[in-house]
Amino acid sequence: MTNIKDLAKMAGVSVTTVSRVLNHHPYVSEEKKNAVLEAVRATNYNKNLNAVHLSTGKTQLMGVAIPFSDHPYFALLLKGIASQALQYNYKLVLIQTDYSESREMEALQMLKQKQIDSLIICSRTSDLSTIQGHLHYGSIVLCESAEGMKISKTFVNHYKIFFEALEYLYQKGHRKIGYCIGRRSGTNSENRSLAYKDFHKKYRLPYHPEYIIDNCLYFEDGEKVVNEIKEMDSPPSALLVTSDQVAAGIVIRCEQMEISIPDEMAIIGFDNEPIAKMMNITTIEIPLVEMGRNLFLQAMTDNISTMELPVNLIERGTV
Amino acid sequence: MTNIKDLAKMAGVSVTTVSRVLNHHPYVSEEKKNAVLEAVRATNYNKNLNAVHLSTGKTQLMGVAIPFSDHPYFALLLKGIASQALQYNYKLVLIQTDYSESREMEALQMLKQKQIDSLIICSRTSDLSTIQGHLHYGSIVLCESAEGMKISKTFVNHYKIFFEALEYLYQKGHRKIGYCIGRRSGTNSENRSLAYKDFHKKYRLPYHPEYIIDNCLYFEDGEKVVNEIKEMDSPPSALLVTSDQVAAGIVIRCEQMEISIPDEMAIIGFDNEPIAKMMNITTIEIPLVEMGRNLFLQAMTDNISTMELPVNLIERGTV
DNA sequence: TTGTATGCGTTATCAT
DNA sequence: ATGATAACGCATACAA
Repeated sequence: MTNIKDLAKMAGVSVTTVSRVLNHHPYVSEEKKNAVLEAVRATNYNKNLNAVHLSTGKTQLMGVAIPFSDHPYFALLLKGIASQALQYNYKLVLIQTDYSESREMEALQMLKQKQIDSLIICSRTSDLSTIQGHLHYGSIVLCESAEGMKISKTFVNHYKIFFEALEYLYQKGHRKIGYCIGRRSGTNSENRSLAYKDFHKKYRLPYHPEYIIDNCLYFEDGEKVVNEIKEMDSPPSALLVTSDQVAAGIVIRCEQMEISIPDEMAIIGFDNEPIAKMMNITTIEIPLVEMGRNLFLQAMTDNISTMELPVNLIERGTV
Repeated sequence: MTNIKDLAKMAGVSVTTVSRVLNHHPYVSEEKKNAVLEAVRATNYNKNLNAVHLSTGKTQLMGVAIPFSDHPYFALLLKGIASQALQYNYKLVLIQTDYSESREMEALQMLKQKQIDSLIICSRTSDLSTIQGHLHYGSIVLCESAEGMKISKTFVNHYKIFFEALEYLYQKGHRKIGYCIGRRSGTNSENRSLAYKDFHKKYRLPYHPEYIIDNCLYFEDGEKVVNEIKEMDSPPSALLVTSDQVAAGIVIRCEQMEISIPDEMAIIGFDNEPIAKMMNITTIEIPLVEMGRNLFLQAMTDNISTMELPVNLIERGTV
């Protein structure tokens, strides 16, 4: 494998000059420049980026810690991140966490070990203080409100969204409202749970723990949800579903079971994925791709910033 | 940032000994070992992986060139790859190609520049010969048959699958069969196109170019497909749909338009995604996760191997 | 405009 | 069992 020293020898110049040519620096004569380029061509030379990284202390690599990528929520987030990465000539290192704290620690470890310049944590599991302790190794960006913490973040206000959606259903006459969620832990889930409780307090409604159905991630989980509700003595009349995928699955399953929507069961989905439009599902639009883009930009700088993105209720046929 | 030299000084040993301790090499006394470990603890030391990579010539990084990750086909492939990466302590670098050749060349470039040890190309755009020319920079694995080429690959026989599916529909009495596909170019698409033509030749059926509908990737594309077919004077009576997502979208749209399935329109999907099971869609099961796992394993070795995976027609209610 | 010399932080070779 | 020293390949401060 040829290196700049070889090139220098071949072109009859110093390694510095070679480096200058390779990095498009000024102050190098046409003549020598051509000699170097000729040597590059002749040897089919390639930089060893590991050497560059060691020397510069940077890798042009950004870590993305994500529970899994085969769900539209994270896939769309990733899409936004990737679009910016492309533009800024950054590569992404995918760190699948499966919501495991140790995997997330590995991501932080990579930052410490200078394998990545910065890190986006799409769904945090470890302590905020732990993360903050790693901040001087490189910039870290979160996807949640992380109140009071001096960490960059882009997020939507899940508490507010959930509360407003519940009130919307209340205004439509619903008094028995349930919700479907991916998992119970995690900041976003806890905020939603809180909103759900506060809503019931505010309107003095009875709180049914069985109205909360977790492990709802994919289209096919809609089947499980409807089956579960069918078994209830006093089923909810409306459902907040934190993924349009699941909402669509519920709608389909309801059709199969001849449960009329929205009369017998009202549905509000989340994210405004294309499937929601096609199936005419009322949903709350969350700008996931834009969030991803912003997460990337925040990870690029060392400045700490906070960005809350607005959401939008899209009224369609399932409420 | 402390380095092994500092540690050596602190522990009163040589850098070699420090390195030995850090890499769990034998031949180091308990005493010195503890001294080193104590220094590590005291300084909160972390390896600089870039230095390791430069010195060893390896990065423990595998590149995954993928058109986009927000589609179940690639997401499932990625899932399989990621599961093995986790097990073998490899990290994945995501290279979104958007089917662009230049982006794919960038991936090859990364291999040349030693940023990644190996590369999985999930959907090739560049020349096979170009790829082969990069083989000595690191192992490269493809996801297509790549006949006669000395490159590792894991694939399913799309020609055979398509042909058999068409014959299956033929046996069921269908004479006007169309198909939906993501894009027209690409090895897999060309193989399918060839099978489609050969099928028509074999059974002396008229060839309708308008029965081939491209740009079918997502659930919502099903709407477009049905609308297009509705416009035809002589629409097909059966459809081969190269993604269960799209197949599901078509089924839903047909319900909306009151087109009866399978009587007026028969559907065969691909991949056997969970959505196909839930919606009782006849489909061809492709073991995507297993493919991903195998792709990873092939990329780990320098040996060239070929693996063709079997597929499976799952008869359900849409034919 | 060009070159020399040094640093980046490891690993590996070869003595001892 | 331990250590000195040479790679690894590039960037860059400084000198000229």
